[in-house]
Amino acid sequence: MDAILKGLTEPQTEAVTHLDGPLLILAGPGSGKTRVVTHRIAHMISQGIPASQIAALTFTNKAAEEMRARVENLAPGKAVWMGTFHRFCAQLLRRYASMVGLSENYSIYDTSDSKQAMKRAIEVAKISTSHTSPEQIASTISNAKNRLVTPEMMLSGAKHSGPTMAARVYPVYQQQLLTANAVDFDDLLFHIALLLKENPDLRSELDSRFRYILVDEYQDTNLAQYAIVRALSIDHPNLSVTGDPDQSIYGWRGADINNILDFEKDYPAVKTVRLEQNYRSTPNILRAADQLIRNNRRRKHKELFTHNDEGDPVVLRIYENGYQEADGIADEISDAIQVEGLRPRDFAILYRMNALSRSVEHSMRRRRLAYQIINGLEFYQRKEIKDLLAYLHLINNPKHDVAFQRIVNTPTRAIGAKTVKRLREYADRHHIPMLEAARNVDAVEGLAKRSATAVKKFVEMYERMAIKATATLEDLLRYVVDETKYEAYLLRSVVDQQDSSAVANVDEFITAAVEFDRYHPDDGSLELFLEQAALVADTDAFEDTSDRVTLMTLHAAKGLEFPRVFIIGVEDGLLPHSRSKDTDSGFEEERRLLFVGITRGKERLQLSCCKTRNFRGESRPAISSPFFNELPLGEMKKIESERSLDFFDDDAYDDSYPESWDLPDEDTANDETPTDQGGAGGNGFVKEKKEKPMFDEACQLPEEELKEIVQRKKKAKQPVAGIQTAADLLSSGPVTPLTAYREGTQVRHDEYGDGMIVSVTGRGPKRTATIRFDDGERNFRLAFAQLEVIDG
DNA sequence: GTCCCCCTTTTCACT
DNA sequence: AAAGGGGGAC
Repeated sequence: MDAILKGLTEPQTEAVTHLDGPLLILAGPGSGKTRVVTHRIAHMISQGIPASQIAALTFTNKAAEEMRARVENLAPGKAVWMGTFHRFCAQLLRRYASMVGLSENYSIYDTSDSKQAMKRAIEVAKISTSHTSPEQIASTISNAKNRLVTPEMMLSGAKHSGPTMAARVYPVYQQQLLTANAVDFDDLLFHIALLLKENPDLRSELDSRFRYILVDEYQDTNLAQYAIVRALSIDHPNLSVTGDPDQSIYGWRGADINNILDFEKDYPAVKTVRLEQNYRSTPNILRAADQLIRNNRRRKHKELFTHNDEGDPVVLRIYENGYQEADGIADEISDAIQVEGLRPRDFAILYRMNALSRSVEHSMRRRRLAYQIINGLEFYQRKEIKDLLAYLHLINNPKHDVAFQRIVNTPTRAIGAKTVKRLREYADRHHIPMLEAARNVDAVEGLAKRSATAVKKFVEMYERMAIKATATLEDLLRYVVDETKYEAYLLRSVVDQQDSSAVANVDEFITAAVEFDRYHPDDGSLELFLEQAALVADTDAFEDTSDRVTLMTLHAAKGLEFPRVFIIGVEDGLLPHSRSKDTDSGFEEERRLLFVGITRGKERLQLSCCKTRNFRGESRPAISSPFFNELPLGEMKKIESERSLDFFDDDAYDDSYPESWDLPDEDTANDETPTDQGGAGGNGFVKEKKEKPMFDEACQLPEEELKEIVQRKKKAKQPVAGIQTAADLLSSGPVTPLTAYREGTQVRHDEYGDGMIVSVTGRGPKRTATIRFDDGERNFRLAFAQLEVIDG
């Protein structure tokens, strides 16, 4: 008891010792929130509350794990339910599957699975996607589910103009999911929320089963999650929620910041505790965060304070481009490790978009700095892993149509797209799973005998594998790999590549299976394994035990802290993101995102932006984020790139760097280029970089003729001598493969032997394009198939 | 049916 | 830059 309450501040103690009734903990960043929650659970148990009546819901497995470890420390051996919302619902749904028309071995579709399913539903619903896209429809339906809107509600809510595309697809999609005995991510919450709403008996049963509910990151709950915790705390309103409205960053997936802002209205008897003292950051960092977030209008004001030492000023840094940004930061980390004796794990580099990790990754690798990138989905997204996973899915749930379609011809076994389509249409017509249709292949019309035979052979093979379903996961997986000759297939399909990683991944997957068997000697089931695989999250991959620099998105960084933090790409259009900045709520959420990033830092923080940034293959001028002006600039340290004379050397940063690259001389670029004038005024700096040969002649060939030449060259696989194409012209100098973009227009090249020809696609005449050579960029005006140099 | 090439589209964050 | 889709050749 004493151990539990020792060393807590007054508000912390107040929260920890609260037992019954609703509790709202408004916890600023770094205020010891996890500590309070874990101590509270321990205190509850010490007061005689059965651990089995407590459920703690988090958003990531990582957070749940940490909580479990800390509670275990304080109250060993107590079985409190801890985990993510999605896992909580997945387990309930296992049990009550039949009530929503599923069976207990239902599958969880991941994003790409449900995208496939969505396309099929769109096809069956006979919706034209000319004015919309599957993605759009999917997102509308996803939003609907998060707001607990059923297909019927969406249809009846239709305007006079008739039901929307999404409203017509939604019921079809749901029906197909049921036929496939599957749910998507949103369904996990959606089904449980509706179940609780429509079954008062079940609701009250679960309400008393989970008498005490704790929700972490409550500001990120959506309506479905709100409905679930609300339904479970009516007879026993012992709901305690923890959160910080200023850290609400998941609005885009339906999170409603009002859930926390209105909590006191929903539960008038609530006790509110505010944790405002920050134990994490320096006052410098905290002031920056506070100044910034004050600009948000929709918030509850908190007075953040800390007794920590003043520390160093926050650094605001402007680099020339993304490569210098990455290099500069890597240098700094490298220096700090060597000079100040810091460890790689002390650093984090945060960004808005995963795409920004690339250049950083290179810089880290060149300096042999150990790093970890947090986008853990990577492994499970690999083709070979998805294939094998699909076999397991189909074995576990024979109705899993997405898995069926994925593997029925993988490895190829003469069951082509046409055959699959026939099976699918047959299945759609009879509302049966596709495997069922395959079993019934003789009844499927329009199939060649050969195809039918191939399908039968597949079904036979499937039956053989299905018998092994109850074997250990390792045995099952090995059997699948052998039976399908999967490795031979891999080796066959990667002919040219030195990419042996595919086979290595298969081995790694088998290792994972062995691990799973070991951890679950008794309760290990295929079902459980697949559920875990489906619910792994990005952030789960984070290892605080390993000594590496961490690279991750701002979203993934929530809840973590690092002595030194770099936030890169703080630019207009990136942060705030261009898709979010047009609405007030979107803009405020972006501001909160930066707030979250800033408050991850304990000792030092640097925000940076660039003058130009490569985006989607194109180098563009970048403008610093409007949020910069909201920071206490006066007390910050502003640095403009002192290395502005450097320029990006394409070769040195080429993506194809071998892992074991010998570090090139850092200053090669400088040595070669005594050119360049002017200091920090970086405009047009790429152009000034080198003397470039001028090309002032243009290709004179009409489109038809050029086309014909391309055809001829393709056939001959040989360059046709003496052709006056633009390519011929350009190839007088050193030319590397080139692609040009402008308003969707692409200039493509083909190389044949020594020669090269350029073909131009695009609708309108007279567009301009930038073509990148290994010695720089040049702009061209495109007139049909002709290239005319307008800017050398 | 399968493979390969070309073109078009994509457009963030995450369970 | 990268991936998905469509169409042609074998």
